[in-house]
Amino acid sequence: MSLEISRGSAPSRLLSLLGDEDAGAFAALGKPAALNKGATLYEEGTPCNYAYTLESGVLMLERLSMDGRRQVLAFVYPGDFIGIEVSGRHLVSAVALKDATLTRYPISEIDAMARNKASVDHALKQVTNRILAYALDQICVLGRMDARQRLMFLFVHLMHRQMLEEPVDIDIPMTRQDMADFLGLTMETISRTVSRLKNEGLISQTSAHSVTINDLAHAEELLDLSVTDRRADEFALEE
Amino acid sequence: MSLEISRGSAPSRLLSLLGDEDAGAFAALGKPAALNKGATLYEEGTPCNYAYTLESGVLMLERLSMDGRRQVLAFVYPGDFIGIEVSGRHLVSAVALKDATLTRYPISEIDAMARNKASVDHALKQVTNRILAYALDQICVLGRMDARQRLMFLFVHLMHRQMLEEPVDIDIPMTRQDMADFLGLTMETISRTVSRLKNEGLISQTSAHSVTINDLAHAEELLDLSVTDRRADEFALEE
DNA sequence: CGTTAACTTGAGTATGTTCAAGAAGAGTGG
DNA sequence: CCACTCTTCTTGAACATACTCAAGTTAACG
Repeated sequence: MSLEISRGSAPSRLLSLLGDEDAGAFAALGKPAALNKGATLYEEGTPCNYAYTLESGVLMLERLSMDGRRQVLAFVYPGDFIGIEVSGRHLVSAVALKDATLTRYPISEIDAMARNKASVDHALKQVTNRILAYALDQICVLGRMDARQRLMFLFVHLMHRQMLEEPVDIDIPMTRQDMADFLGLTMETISRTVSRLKNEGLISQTSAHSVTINDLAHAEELLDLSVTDRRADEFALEE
Repeated sequence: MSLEISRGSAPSRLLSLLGDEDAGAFAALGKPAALNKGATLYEEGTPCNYAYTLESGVLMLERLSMDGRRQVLAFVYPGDFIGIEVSGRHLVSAVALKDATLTRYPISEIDAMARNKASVDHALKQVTNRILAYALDQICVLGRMDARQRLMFLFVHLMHRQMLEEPVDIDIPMTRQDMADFLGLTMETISRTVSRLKNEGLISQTSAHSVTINDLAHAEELLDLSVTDRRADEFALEE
């Protein structure tokens, strides 16, 4: 297996996948919008009429359950394109972690543009594919990693999302509870594990919401469990 | 949150999403293929040149790690359409759980057909969306459920995949290890938890590879943690 | 500066893992 | 068809990791 984050791959940014001309035409469909910290942009299960590009701030994609538990599925950073669903209904809820500004695009106009411009249609498919790749990574994290690995996964992930290459301070915009609900752990375990990583020298911490990964290579080694050899396609297949 | 499986929704079947005419044209692109039990159809990271419809048998989508651990991402049943990737590389490996027969379609021809027929293009998008919905469900299962719930999730899931409505015997084509690697548990925990579910009367067991869910409503109650009220779209949004 | 929410740490507990042995099935060859 | 073998499954006992409950500390915000 390979984790996308460890490849430093580009996130789900639509506009960066489009050429200048397409990006301009696409941007012309959008209208500015804003969301206060803690407010909900859309809820799981509701009809989806608009898609969005995040301009500033941070969002969180989540699912809530009746018993009060929550699963955080992703953190959304500026440039990310969210909210488009083939099914017509949102699969998750989107909540602002910080005050946010967005650009809002009507789905109907996006669809119309995709029908006319193959390049736009393809870019939208790439975004969906990237989201799926992230989801598969998260399944592997939740299915096979211990608390220490999960936390390092989050830190490396955040580092890439913030487009930081050097070992500089990573800003952690979410609460311990948010991290816990993302990683399938409890708040207390997050807190304890951060302390442990600090004691082990893997990370340095200037505040509860800022860490530095001291040895990135070692950190990625902890996470990157990928099988290295990639063999030829389509073998073992009889016809 | 809501689990797709608990809604009894249709799986990722391409041909059933197409009209008769499109389905016929699409099927004309395919060539029969076969795969022996245990054989690999394609591997994660390899270029993806073909997509497939499973005709008979069962496949497993998985990721392997160097340390020998494995994450099973999905079980594939007849009718399922797999192997298409926008990125051009397979995100997961596909392995036969039982002897299988498939229909193989060249990606290039699928793409060409999708460009000409909007209905085919849309059906492909629906398949991708369904796969994403499944992945999100699995994240919630791995992030928030205990062993008992995870196992019931798998059983209800398998029941739906086998299109069984009545409380009849569910065939379990995979080993305990496969189940464990799918649910993020160990083989021993699977075994113990099955015994426990049997003692509790939730399931009946005729063999190690066949179970019956005694009270489906109760089983789904155990899993369906969804927030029931669906509110209006796009609120709390300032412009 | 005071109040509240968020974070950290501790002690005890629980769920699931590990290691190990034995039982049940599936497949093979006589 | 039965005996043999090998794999898979089940169960037990000890252990580990993460959880729960609880107290105390730090940080954020008015």
